[in-house]
Amino acid sequence: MLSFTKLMKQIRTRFAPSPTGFLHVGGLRTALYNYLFAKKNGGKFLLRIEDTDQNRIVEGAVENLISTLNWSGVDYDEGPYKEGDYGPYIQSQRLEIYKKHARQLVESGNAYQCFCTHERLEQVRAKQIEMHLPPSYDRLCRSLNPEQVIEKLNNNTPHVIRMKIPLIGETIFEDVVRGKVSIANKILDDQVIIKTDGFPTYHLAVVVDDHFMEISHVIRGEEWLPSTPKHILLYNFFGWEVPLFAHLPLLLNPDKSKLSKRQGDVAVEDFRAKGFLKESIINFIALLGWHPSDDREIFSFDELINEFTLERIGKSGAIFNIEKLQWLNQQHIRKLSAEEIFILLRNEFDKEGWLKYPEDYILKVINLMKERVLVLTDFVNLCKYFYEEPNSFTEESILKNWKDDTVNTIKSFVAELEKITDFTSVKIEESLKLFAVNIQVKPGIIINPLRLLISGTNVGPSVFHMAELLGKTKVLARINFGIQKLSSK
RNA sequence: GCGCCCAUCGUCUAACGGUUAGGACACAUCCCUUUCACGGAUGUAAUACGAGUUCGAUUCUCGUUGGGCGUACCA
Repeated sequence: MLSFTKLMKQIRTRFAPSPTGFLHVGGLRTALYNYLFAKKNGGKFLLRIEDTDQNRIVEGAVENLISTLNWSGVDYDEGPYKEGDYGPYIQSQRLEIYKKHARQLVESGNAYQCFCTHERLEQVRAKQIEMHLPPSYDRLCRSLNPEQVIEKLNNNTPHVIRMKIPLIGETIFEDVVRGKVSIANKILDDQVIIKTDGFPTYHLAVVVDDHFMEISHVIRGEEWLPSTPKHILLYNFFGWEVPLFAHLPLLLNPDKSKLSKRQGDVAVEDFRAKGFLKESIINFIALLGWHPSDDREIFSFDELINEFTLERIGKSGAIFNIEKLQWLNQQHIRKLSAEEIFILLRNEFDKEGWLKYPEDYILKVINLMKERVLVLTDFVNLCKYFYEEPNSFTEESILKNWKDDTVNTIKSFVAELEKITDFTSVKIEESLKLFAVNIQVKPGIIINPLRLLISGTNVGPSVFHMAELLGKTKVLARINFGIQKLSSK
């Protein structure tokens, strides 16, 4: 058994984003699936930064990416700031490796120098489009003889290195989620693998790195499916073992296009700022394209690791539908203790100037609101009246609960309230119900305006609990203040 | 244009070739209730279309249609 386990190759997966400034929820899902698969199988999950495009470097993007990844709980075993045996994990620091292997490909006859200028390339493409031909490189430099190449090289002519794609045959591979995928080699372009600036393109870098980092499973977005044959060809050129591929369905906008910034929030940071828990974001994106073997919907991180299999990943794109995320967020908030929620909101409360209240008081407010909150920020936006005097009253509530005779009813009830020495929710409720019976009205006739006076709104927790928490002095003061304000209207 | 991929309620999805096509979100109604929320019950709602294979197709095959992705010296 032991020897059998030893024979089995270790599972190694990676998340390989290009650092463009923020972590996309689609990216987080890709990272998550890689992470879950690795953890489920006792493997390693690594982070690699694909920064081979010098025109797109964004200051601080890597740090931001890593901090958001850390926040979400998708921790990597190897990567930047966490060097393992396969580093460096930033592609711009691996340039020599790519150059060496590109050279190797040229020597073995699987790649060639191309000296064509951008201008020529554009002309070729324009002509092809005009003639309704598929735009692709016309392979002019593929037939340069060695002397011509040496001459141009000696003249320091700028050049790129291109793959020499086989002219015939087809490339076939078995995708873990999609099954057999095949493509005719003749429709493949002679892909650039080293750019004029000496940097590799994605295609070369990804193959070289995945090989040397001993990645066993390449789990990535479906947008890579059409270029996978080029990668397979590269593996073959090098004589390397091809990893297993699993191409994930895309995350979509409501209009079914690829999830993008133009149609709302896509950055994980945005959702965090809006008061979504990491638990619910993880839970939600896990379910977008993957389904457990039963009908459960609420998952903890550990439960996801236990349940996750590549076999249960779906094939079709999934619309990122925020309503379900909100529901999940509500579910996960309810699982947290008031103390845990307080820790998450401490900074926000500080900004509001609420930390002057005893922690015990704040925790009680949280407990009162926990069941009726959708996002964390509701603990701020919907709870102001626990910390500040309401000085306005929602119009809707006034219309609904403030009738002509309300003032008199409330005024006489205030007399009852004043009598209560033990100002607890139970006592207040008793008093109010008794009073209601005496004056022969339904309790709601008193309760609703009372809530309006105390909180300024018509939604929220039990008035009795609210009143107890606020205390007799404040309650009476607010009632008096409110009566004045509403009477003068 | 060409290539690849995909197709079940509005949305996320389940269903060894045999189910009254299941669950969840959302929506609606009702119950609970002082409001909101929670909770409970009920309801509306789907196999894109057309052939074929089969005793029997959501499921397998082909075609049509629709959608997505790719087609860069971007990833």
